[in-house]
Amino acid sequence: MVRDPRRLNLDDIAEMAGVSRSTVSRVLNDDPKVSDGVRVRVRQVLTETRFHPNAAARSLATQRTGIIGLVFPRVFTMMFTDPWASVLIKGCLEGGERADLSLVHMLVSTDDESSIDRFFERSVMGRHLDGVILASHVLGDKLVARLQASDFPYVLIGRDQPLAANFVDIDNRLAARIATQHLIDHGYRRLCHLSGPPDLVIALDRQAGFFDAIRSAGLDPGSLQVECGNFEQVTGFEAALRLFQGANAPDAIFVANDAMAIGAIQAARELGVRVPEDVAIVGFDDIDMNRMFRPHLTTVRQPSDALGRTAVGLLSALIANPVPAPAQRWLSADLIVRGSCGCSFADSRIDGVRYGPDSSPYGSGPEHLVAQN
Amino acid sequence: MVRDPRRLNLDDIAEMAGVSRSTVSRVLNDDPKVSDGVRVRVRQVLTETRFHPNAAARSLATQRTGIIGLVFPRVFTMMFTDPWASVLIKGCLEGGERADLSLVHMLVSTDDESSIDRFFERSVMGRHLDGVILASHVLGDKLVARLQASDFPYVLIGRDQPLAANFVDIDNRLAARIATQHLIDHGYRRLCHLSGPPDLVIALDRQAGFFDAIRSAGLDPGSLQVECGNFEQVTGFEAALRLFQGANAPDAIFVANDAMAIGAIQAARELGVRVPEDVAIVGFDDIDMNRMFRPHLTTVRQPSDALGRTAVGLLSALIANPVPAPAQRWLSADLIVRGSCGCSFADSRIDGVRYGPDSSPYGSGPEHLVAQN
DNA sequence: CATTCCCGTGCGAGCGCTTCCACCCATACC
DNA sequence: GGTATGGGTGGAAGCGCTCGCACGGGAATG
Repeated sequence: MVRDPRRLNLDDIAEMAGVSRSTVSRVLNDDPKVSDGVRVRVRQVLTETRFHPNAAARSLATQRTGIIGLVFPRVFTMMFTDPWASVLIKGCLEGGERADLSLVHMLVSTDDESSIDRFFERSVMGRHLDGVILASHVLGDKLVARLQASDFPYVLIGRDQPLAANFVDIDNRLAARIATQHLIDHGYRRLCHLSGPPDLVIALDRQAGFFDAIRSAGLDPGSLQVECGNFEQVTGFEAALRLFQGANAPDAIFVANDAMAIGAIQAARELGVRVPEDVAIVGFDDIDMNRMFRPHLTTVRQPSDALGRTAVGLLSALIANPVPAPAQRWLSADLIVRGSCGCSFADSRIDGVRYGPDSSPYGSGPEHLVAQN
Repeated sequence: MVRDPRRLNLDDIAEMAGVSRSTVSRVLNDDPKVSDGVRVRVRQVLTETRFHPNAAARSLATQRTGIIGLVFPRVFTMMFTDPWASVLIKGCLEGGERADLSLVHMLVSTDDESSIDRFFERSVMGRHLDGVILASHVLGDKLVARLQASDFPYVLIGRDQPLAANFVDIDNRLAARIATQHLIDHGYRRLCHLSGPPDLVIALDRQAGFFDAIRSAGLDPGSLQVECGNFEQVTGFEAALRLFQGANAPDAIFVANDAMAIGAIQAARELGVRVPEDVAIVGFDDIDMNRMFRPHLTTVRQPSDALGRTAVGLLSALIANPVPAPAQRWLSADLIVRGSCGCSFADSRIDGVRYGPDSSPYGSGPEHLVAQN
């Protein structure tokens, strides 16, 4: 490809400013060893000409693109229907600002094997990205495996099963346990759990936490129903219909995310089941939409934005300085007590029980549990 | 930056295959003038080594990145709370597959002036992108102006006001008119409109269409209330509360998008106002979530995925072959009649009135209105 | 005044790929 | 046999930037 003379390059600027290409480059990169006089002159030419350096050339020379990928493998089943993701993305963007990384949001669907391949080859092997953040990956995700196998910088949002990867997460199991315990403390005994897709670690962890609480209360885990949804509101709706219409209707449900919890509340309404009088409901995530539904949802608040910020920060550090050992960060979460669990101060919005390494009534979570933003 | 010897390049492959770098390049680019024998040999080395060409170097040489940006200026106020956007993105992705363009989803918030600047400079001026698709831009959007001023390929999703830009859109005004007319045909007279943000062209167009219908029915536009939301569900909820509790409660509302329409239905429920008996509601978009709410929403179905596909296709054409004249595509939309408008076949899902250049009862829309996918 | 030091600048060699151009060697044709 | 033809290949010049290195000259030092 021959060069387009209308498009300026460093040499043009250098000539106009009466300096060498190197000097212009230094000015562009804020190299301190440029004298003030020269810097001012070059800057002036730069603004006058509205010059901006060619990203490809820069990347080629530096072996850096300044771009990281944000991958939602199950984008269309989760990302847009589960508003939790939007807060996460916001956090990632903030992290990107801090680390001066552009955030590129590659949409990749795990369902489509070939699109993953293309993404991996083009963007990762082709070094189009400096690193990748992978959110909501599924168990045994191919992309995770390939990332781990390569020496490419990545961070997962949400731990993976063998705990050997780089990730940022909250202790879902502990949080679920506390939420369930809250229901048990209310005196409910016909508990039930509305879980997420069984191929997601977070769903499994939350379910495990549910049973932790059940067992520690001396209840019989075998007698309790567990229904599965896919984290979308409508599946919460449908699963709840099944539960309410079943033989052994629950008096309390711990739902694995808010979107489904809202669906469950809808279903209750549809059937004339009162919340929390007939059934108490506790969710997970604390999405914004909650305020639109009555009674207000008692839920576990995830620090989603901090999760995103931390992930990008960690990734940025890994890009700058790769370390072999898994890099992991645990953040803490809060139980927000509102009306849907049956608490007497129903419909008032209070920040509730905080748990974490130092305040948890159940002892600390993973040893390396640390609050961060 | 010195080269990393572990990372292969074309020369390495060339040496291994016993050919020249040029030939390897030709094989990579499917150049037909490589003999079959050589092609096979090179391909073999390529797969054995899992080689993938460096994207930056390739871009530098070709002046193409194969990447287009998808920009949602008001991403956090619209994109995630308004599920319509997800379908749009899906369409864009499909278009990207067809045109062999990677879709990069840059999140840019119009509210933040400096982030736009950074985006524009880094990605557009720095030629990091081959083109840009701008969705849901606001009136007088700075980014639109800058794109028009530069010779950078772009396509808007949603027309802009002076009609001078490249865009893909439906005729919002006509569709809104038909939807409103449907309410008038039902006999409602205390109509009211729940509009979107007044700085969005689509909101203005839909509002204009509403008044078109009002006027052509001989009703007094001055007596009708218009409330504004921001397209988020919760603002529909709040605006509807105001309407229902006001002095002159409406018997029918045309809402500028489904998310707000759902909010309005929630509000009605909250106040014991029955839909459609006490108030009829018609929305716009036909988002998936509708099926979760009773009564089912009568609404205008946007061909959002086709909009996305068409936009990417058009952009791709513009990149390959820039034309000075504005490139524009009009798609058609359908009114989907369900229960919320008061139709007797309430709660049954029927595809309803179709309108377009040839079937509209109101004459054709813009002359160049064409159905496309 | 000679020597050292260091700051600021320019030179030039890459980074990894594409592509024009020249070249070579079969094959075809006179 | 000589000459045109043309498909396949290699050489090499870019694309626009960064950065190690060399160098010049002014300030500081003995």
